Amino acid sequence: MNKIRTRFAPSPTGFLHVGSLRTALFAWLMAKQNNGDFILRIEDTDKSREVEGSIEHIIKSLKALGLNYNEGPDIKGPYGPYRQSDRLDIYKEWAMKLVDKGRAYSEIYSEEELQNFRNEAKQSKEPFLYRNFRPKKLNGYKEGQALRFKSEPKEYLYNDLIYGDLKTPKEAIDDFIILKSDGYPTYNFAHIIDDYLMKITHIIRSSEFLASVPKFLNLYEALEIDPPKMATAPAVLGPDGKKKLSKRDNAKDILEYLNEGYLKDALISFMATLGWNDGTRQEIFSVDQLIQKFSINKVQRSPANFDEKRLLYINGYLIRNLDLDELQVLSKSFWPKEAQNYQESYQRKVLALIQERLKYLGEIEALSLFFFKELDVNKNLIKDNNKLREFTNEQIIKMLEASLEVLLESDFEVDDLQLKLNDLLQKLNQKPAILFSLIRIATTQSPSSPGLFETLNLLGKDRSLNRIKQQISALNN
RNA sequence: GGCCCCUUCGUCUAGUGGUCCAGGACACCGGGUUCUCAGUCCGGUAAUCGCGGGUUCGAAUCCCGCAGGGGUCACCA
Repeated sequence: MNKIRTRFAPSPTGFLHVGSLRTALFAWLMAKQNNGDFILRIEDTDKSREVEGSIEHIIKSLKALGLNYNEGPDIKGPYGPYRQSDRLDIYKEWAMKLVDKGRAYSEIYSEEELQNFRNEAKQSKEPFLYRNFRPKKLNGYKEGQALRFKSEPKEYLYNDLIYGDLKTPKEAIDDFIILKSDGYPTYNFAHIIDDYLMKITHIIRSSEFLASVPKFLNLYEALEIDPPKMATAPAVLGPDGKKKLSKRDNAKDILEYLNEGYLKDALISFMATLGWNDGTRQEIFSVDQLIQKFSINKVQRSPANFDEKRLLYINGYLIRNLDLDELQVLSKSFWPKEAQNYQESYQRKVLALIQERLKYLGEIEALSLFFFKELDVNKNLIKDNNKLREFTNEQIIKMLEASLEVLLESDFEVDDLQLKLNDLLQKLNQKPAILFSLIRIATTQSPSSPGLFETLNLLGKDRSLNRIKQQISALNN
């Protein structure tokens, strides 16, 4: 049995989004679970669409997600080169085989003429087929002219790993360009040669290619190549469910998610379950579980909407379940800059308090800033609090002064803070929602925080008392 | 327009003739957790399974038709 080899073959036209990466993930999982190889191939046959820096960006994205490939443009391998623009001679050689066999011919029409043919067909509501306009005699290959494949129309019955058995009519088959006039191959031609030479066993690609498969099958036959197994994944639709996720409208660069503090495991679990599940009630999968459980034929045939809320949920869930050690490692680049003045052990304590509140790591800064930085008093916080705004300034100040007095005598251990502040509650005959909110605002300049006692404990006695004093003096002015 | 594909709660989905007047998760709503936010626990709203015909004792599940959506028909991939 041959080793399973799958590939991801993006063209360098920009960044990678969830939709394209999902296809890569499926291919990667398939390779991994069969101990096979996963190959990265860059399909840069359209120079005009190429975006500077894309290849590096694509590689960075794959690596960031852990979708490591065994062969690729930057690491080489036995079947390289892995960039199509470096393989031009190979395509030419294979194209000539077709010419020699009488299965390819040079384009004889100008662009305008072709456009006219299409327009006429459109007007008469007939499908336009190049094969009806072939040159009478095959004319060989002419440098500087496009080379077109001479098809042999027929019906096909083939199997798609996701869509099942598919039947296509003759009309789906037509002549098409395999080499452009600039000497570069088209996707339609190059990918077939490359997959063959690179010994790809399974092609996983998205559904915009489904309609072209019969043409590919025809070409495989002419080339006398056995086609690999094919799996067509449905498109991922944007949140509105109307059109597919695309760079143009709504899709976000995967690296952007990573930069905002989405975990790679969250992105992977999310992408995998966008159109796939294992038939059980499990909703979130680790990478290892996916490698074990994923199966291409359980992938949904209908397109799935991209729902960022579900991604956010998965991310929060995984963050909560992280070891504090792991979380601390992952958090490194997300601290407010003032945090660098504090020891890692202190950062760790902060992290422990905010961990279960984090939905993505980018929230660390906002949730932790007051632990590291002295903030100006914001009087609006009291006004904005439904309950506190009922009190007069004098009453507020009195409460703060009473708190100050009590806290002065505390050793600031959590238990003691709890005890003393609960006593104060009774003495003032006040509700926790009022007194504790007030102390929270004074000490954090924030409407919410982790538990008050834990927060005060971590802030320490000096800072807590000073902040309350500062709040009082601000209110006195 | 031709050809092809798709259609279960708002969203991701389970479901392959009976245990489904449809289950789970996200989202949303309500309640508990004797402080806020988050979390967590409990509960709730939500799909007559696109529509219409069949087949069958019985259909989300099989068949036919229709509709809607999507893809494709490039010297783009």
